[in-house]
Amino acid sequence: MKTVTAIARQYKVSPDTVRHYTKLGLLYPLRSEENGYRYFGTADENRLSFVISAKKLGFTLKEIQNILSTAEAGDTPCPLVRDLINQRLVEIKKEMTEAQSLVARLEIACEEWSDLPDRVPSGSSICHLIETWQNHCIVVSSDNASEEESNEKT
Amino acid sequence: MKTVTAIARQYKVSPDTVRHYTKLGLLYPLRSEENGYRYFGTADENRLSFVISAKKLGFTLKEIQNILSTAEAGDTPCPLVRDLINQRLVEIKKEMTEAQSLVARLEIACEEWSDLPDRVPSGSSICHLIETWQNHCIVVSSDNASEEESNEKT
DNA sequence: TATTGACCTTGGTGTAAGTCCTAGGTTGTA
DNA sequence: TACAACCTAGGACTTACACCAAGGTCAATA
Repeated sequence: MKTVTAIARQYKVSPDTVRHYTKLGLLYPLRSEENGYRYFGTADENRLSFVISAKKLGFTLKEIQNILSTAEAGDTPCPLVRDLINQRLVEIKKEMTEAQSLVARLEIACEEWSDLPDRVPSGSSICHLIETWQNHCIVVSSDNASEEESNEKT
Repeated sequence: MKTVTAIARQYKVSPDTVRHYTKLGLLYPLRSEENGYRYFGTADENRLSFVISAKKLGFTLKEIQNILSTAEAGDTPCPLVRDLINQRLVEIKKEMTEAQSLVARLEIACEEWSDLPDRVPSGSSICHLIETWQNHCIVVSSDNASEEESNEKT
């Protein structure tokens, strides 16, 4: 049975975070009758570990809450939970791909800047950073704009 | 010259976001003397485009603000900006690697669940989801806990 | 035993990056 | 002239915490 600071240290989160999760019902430690202290057992440790991982995958605490209670309600590896997770996995992969292409673009831009000599404002040019970036957006892809005000929530 | 809603639609953000960025000084549109309307030109479009990209890379608006004003102060592709960006690039790559391993673990877990028959609470087991996850954490790596309360901000 | 220092409690405020809402003014088209 | 669709400012709400403050607890030491 661990106290707030103990479990927090173990899982490398802040005590405040542990209290926060407890308040939200993600963790439910025993409470000492005497002094009101929270005491966490291994079940809570497992939950905390899962919460931390799920957060890294971009789930909100509310979603994690849902997953957890659904998963604990029935014992079975519930289809709903599987769906939730698979759905999120698809999103993450898309995000990672996007991030990769952004990283690639920025790297190219940085390289180009390192080749450029430092120089003073030239009148026509405002900022190499922005301009170089713009060029890459235009050349590499054109996903940043001009797609005719199509969807969007009316 | 575009109004708030126009530029927002074009770059697929909300009008409120555009106003927010304007308030923070990331965009500085003209203001109509008559009715107080904001009007955005191509310079603002470029900035907005850059802000959106930078945000995807995990920069905060404050950091983006810094990058932008540094970059616009001198014309040159400023070393400071390059450093900021390179620094962030390193972090992002680390995060992506971590995310990938999480995704991998979750996928394995999901596969395993799909093989398991639905079954009723068995007494000893509380939740397959959590337990399977725990097992993977133990088997695949052990970065989740038990590293002796070492560092942490004292 | 008294006193530290490190813990614990609740409750309140602050932060980022928005979203949503109110209340009212403007514009352009039918 | 009426209507939809825009615009303004300002304030409240959200998420996932962080950071106080005021006061109670606990274990070891002087």
